[in-house]
Amino acid sequence: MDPTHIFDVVEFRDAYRISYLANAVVLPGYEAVKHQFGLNRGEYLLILCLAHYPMLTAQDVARLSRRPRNTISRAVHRLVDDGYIKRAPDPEDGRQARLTITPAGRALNNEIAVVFRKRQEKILSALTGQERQILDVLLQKVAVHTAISAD
Amino acid sequence: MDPTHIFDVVEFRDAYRISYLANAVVLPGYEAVKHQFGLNRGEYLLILCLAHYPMLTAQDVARLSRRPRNTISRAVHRLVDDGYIKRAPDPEDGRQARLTITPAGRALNNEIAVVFRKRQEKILSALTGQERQILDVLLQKVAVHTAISAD
DNA sequence: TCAATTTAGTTCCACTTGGAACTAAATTGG
DNA sequence: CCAATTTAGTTCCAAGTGGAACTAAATTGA
Repeated sequence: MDPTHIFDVVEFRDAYRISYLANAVVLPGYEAVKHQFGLNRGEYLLILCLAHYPMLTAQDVARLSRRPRNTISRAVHRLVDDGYIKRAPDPEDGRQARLTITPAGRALNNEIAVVFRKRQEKILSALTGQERQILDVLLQKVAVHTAISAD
Repeated sequence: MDPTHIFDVVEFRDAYRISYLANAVVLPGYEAVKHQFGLNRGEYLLILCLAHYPMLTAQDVARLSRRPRNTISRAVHRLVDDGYIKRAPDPEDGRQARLTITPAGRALNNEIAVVFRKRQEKILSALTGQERQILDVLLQKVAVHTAISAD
């Protein structure tokens, strides 16, 4: 049984491969993060988002990470308790709160990023430097287009 | 807040984009399948695998789809009951069973494939025909390399 | 040849997940 | 200016998930 055969014959080749790669690379990464750092997926995604924007609301994080708001809500409380993020009421809008990452949170993000970078390296090692550049450009186009188009 | 900013600055750009695209395209597809056809993710993946190989064991499906064996086990029983797949004892190895798709299962797979093909079209519409060909080649390389390299 | 190990598949259970309903605050429009 | 609607965030709960332990069958090796 050739495990790569389905890549050639599945009805939606590219979407299948993207999903396969995400399963093979990112999901085991979340497992590793859970074991090494005690963070579940929502918690890590919250850290990751806050590490790359100066300030976000929980709603922003939900949209960025495409996760339901309740999982973000839980993650916020957990990470505030643990000192990785800060939560301040928004003086201009009483509904929302301003979330920022703390130095401890940023340090944690840097540690975890190593895990995912290693996994990325492993799969991209199939490509030459030039091919990697091209893939990078194409994925950027597709990802940006997906992010800005309404569902 | 620019939702695409993180694509440029995250520590593992390509893996992040791949994961983002999988979340944006495939996971909502599973949701649609659950609502329209009443199949959960493991059940659909089982159908999908069996639609592209003449015969597989549950273990084969677990490896192909990178899902834990117990979810496949549950899916097998459910889909046998529903008449979408067939399960026959292997005369040469009493531990395993031979799984095959039925005509009803194949018809269901064709219906569901339309859902995912549409979603794939939507995201790939950001690229020209030539770019799509290149992306296809590069994703194939990376996916095959990932599939054949031991974890 | 038979004890020890490996492999396929299942069951159990603790945890995660995410939809839906809810509260509270802001905005809209008549 | 206030009733109706929208939006941010939370809580509740039913369902899904996947690790671990288990049974049974096959393989390995002394």
